[in-house]
Amino acid sequence: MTKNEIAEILADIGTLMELKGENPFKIRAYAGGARAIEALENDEFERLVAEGKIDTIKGIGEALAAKIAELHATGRLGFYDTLKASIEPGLVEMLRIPGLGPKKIAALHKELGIASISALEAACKEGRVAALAGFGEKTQEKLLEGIRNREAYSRRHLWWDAYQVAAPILRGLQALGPVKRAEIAGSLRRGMETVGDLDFIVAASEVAPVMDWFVANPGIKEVTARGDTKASVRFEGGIQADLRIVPPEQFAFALHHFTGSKDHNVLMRQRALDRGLSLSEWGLVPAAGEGTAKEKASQNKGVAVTEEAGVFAALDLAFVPPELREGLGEIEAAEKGELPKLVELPQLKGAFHNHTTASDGRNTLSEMTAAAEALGWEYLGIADHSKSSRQANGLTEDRLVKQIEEIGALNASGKYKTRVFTGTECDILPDGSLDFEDAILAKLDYVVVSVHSSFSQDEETMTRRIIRAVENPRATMLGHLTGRILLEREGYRVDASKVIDAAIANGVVIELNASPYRLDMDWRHWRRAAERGLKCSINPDAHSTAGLSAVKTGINSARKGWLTRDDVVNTLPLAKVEAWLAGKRGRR
DNA sequence: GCCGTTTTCGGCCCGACTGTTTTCAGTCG
Repeated sequence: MTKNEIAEILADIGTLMELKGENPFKIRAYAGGARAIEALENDEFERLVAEGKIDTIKGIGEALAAKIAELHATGRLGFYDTLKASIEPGLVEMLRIPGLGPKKIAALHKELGIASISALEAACKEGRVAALAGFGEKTQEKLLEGIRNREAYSRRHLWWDAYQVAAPILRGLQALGPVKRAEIAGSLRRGMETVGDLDFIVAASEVAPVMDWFVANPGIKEVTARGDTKASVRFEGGIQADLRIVPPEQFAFALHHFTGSKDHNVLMRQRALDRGLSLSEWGLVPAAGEGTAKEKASQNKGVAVTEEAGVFAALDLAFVPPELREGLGEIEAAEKGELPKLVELPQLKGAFHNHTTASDGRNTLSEMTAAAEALGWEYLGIADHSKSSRQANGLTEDRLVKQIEEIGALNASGKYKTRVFTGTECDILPDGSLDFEDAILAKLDYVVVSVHSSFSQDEETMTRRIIRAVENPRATMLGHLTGRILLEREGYRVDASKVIDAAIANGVVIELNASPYRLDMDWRHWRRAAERGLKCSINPDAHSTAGLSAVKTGINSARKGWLTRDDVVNTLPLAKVEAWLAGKRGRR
């Protein structure tokens, strides 16, 4: 059994134990154990299990190590099977309804025999839930509403979509009179590829007018909470937004706390405790003595800071950019002063992998070039689909040759300052060969190779197929490693480590496909891969002029992958890119 | 169930908000 399958089972055990009302700390140990092994590289995990040293990982003790070993060796776990058999599957599903936790689910099950969402819905409609001790009319209504909207509510949202909702609200908050400071926190600020809900942190002299403005935003379907310091709303389409208003002296702590991630915050709090301090959204206060953190903070017993950097400095750490706050080694790096200088959007000088109307793009070569020029880009790579991608109007050899001539003429005309490179997004055929003959590929400045067919090949076949393409001397870079579509479709099965090794060995770049729907290769692979020498190209995969700005989401993921300017080939100025591509062509 | 160089036992984050209570439990983040 693989690492990820094992992590899933450990997390599942945590959920099942929750429903059984087990010791919450035991539950947390399973959830923590699942996260701990998820964070390991595949080969690292395999090595530790083989050597019987998996319990050297923090969060894995004797009991979890034994269960992991059993799952790894046999693919089964008696403990899990027994536990699973003891709980009706419908109860797990009920956890996804907002307002329903393990205790209420247990009560519904025990008192009314409810063991599924449909049974719960029926009981609510008959008024039997409201009659239960601890429940009431409002709870019953909320549950019905939650059941009706459970798909929209439980869904995550693409970073890009969430950003479109959040940006105008942030601007609006910052423009309000009583608002001193306002920021977005949460997974949106950390640049995660998908976002659950929106978090706004505000420092203000007055609370009521800010709350009033917030809950009156257009597109709000429901105000789910409104207190003295916090309000929650739900937008059409299901995304939820929380507003928290804090005193100015608390702002930096609240921003840090609600930016997360949870794992990062746990490590930061632990570090504070090691120094006799307690860190929370309230402040950084002495851990010893009577009173809560909130009381100590309000009595000015804590460390005073105005910026997040001050929070880190107080714990002898360099400022950790939000994108790195995933509890994956950023604290150690900040302690040693070894945080990377992360790549930034203005450092991009151009982009490869863009489409035009020649295949399935919506804008012409000329329009795309004009748009690239408007972005200040020194170069633009065109990589329309190859002939086998008929669904995408892929180019035949003749049409590709014609496009090469067209691009040559455009460059020669001097119409745009942006230089256009000739390329193709060449299909990797099911056997790993390329969709165009060598003689055609030799005419191009560069070649992106991508999989667009036979997604269901098994992992070994797919891995071999992609590696064969990467070993082709004509390949410049590999397109979307897994072909995933976020929130819609899993990627095809492929061994990322092996492909990364092959790319490094052959001097082939792997793209970070920056389409908000893809963000593929995933940021979780990049740090290790770049350390081993892999270069990245942040490719918008633009199918329109507007699509070029997708590089913004690509930058988010690149930063989450600890990438610096030097790791990303499209930060190179034009002359260096020309030299790099010429060098590659010369060797093949 | 995990952790630990003040601990091998006794901790493990805790406050806001809601709805049901009549002083608090459950959920959420």
